[in-house]
Amino acid sequence: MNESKRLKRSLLERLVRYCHFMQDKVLDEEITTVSSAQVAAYAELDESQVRKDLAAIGVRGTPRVGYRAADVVSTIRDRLGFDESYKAVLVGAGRLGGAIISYPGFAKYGLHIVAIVDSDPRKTGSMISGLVVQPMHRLGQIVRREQIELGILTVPRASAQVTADRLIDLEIKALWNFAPIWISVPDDVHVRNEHLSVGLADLAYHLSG
Amino acid sequence: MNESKRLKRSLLERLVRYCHFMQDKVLDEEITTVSSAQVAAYAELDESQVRKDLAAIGVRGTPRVGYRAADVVSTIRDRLGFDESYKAVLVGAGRLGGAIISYPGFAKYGLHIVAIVDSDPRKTGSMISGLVVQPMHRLGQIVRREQIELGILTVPRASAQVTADRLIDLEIKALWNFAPIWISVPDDVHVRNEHLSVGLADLAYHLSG
DNA sequence: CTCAAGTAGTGATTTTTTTCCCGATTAAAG
DNA sequence: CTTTAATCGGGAAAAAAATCACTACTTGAG
Repeated sequence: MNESKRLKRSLLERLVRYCHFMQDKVLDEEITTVSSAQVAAYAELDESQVRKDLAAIGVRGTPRVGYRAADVVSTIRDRLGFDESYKAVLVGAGRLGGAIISYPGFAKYGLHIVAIVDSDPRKTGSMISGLVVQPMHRLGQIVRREQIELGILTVPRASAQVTADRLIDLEIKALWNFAPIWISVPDDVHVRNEHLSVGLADLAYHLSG
Repeated sequence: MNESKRLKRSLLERLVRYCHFMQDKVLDEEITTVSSAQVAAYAELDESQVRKDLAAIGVRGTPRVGYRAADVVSTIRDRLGFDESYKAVLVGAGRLGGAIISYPGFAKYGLHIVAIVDSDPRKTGSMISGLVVQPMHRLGQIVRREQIELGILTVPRASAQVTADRLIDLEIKALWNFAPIWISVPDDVHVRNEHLSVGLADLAYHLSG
């Protein structure tokens, strides 16, 4: 049901945050309804912003009561596609790869890392969170056999674009890049560059100001 | 000289990207000038956007030639504070902490991680990239003695806010949080939450669309 | 020396995003 | 049943961001 129109990235970020807040509320404090004002206070936004965002994804509240937290969570999850299931391959079994794969929340978003690949023969064969690190030359087989849609890049900067290109050639649908470079991709592939230097710049800027 | 007015976050992100592009150009291809069109093509933006951004930080180009890449880089670095020096403490010597500390580019942004702290006695005393992991109870001493301005949080979700509060109490200036939670801080502390779930949501959304 | 073409600079315009505001609705109290 | 207070919904206004369109400048060619 999550079609209608493309959600803007900023909206998407806010929704994720609302969702977190709601889940905390619902799970931790057993509150069933929340007002836009409460959400706004948490997310440090305007109340109207929250109401508009929720309206945009079709959540309805009731006057004098607020929104049902469970509604908000389930609608966000539905619209954002968290309840579907996606397979991913992680390329690059270094420290960063290890850290990312141990992130305790992929499944909650529908993401399943089904394979790990690394070009270093010293790493292949070892186990990382229940998966055997595969050699690079099996990437194609793996992606095709498992019908993998997402590639997670935790390779060094120098091999990031090359690896991306290879995955694109294997008709991967999306890339999540952690190498310090902006990967370029064709229009039909979605890429998210998780670039530490943006954060670094943000901090340096604020510390210097 | 980096005062005048607060740069918007979106502008900041674009500037970081310009800077990367320029550095690649200058270093790799020995090109000394670039046109706004080239930068725009790389960053997938409008040419005017690039010109406005560069004008905003005071970079001047010359008609028929473009901008001097070296100018752009040095002005961005100056305005964003990369040439100053900041001390940071990393709290949480787990996998993620290890991955982050080994990121090969902190120094380029003026950031120096001068201490690592962890609450787990099994980790204290061990070495991570040249630093001895210190026990948690020495955090205060370390922050004060070294005059640390930035705290990098790579602790588990459950201890993130507590650790943040402690650092805030030690009058830290900024926090870089990698735990999957939005840290809340007083107005005078700058926080950047590096929240993997935003990326995850972005990907799930695009894969489902 | 003049002309042509490429490029920066910038004011105007459009689009998008955010905020403001108020009427409508609901639940609870009297 | 009526009143009151809290809250949503959505239109309007304001602010911010992006894009457009044009001018002016600079270089290199003829």
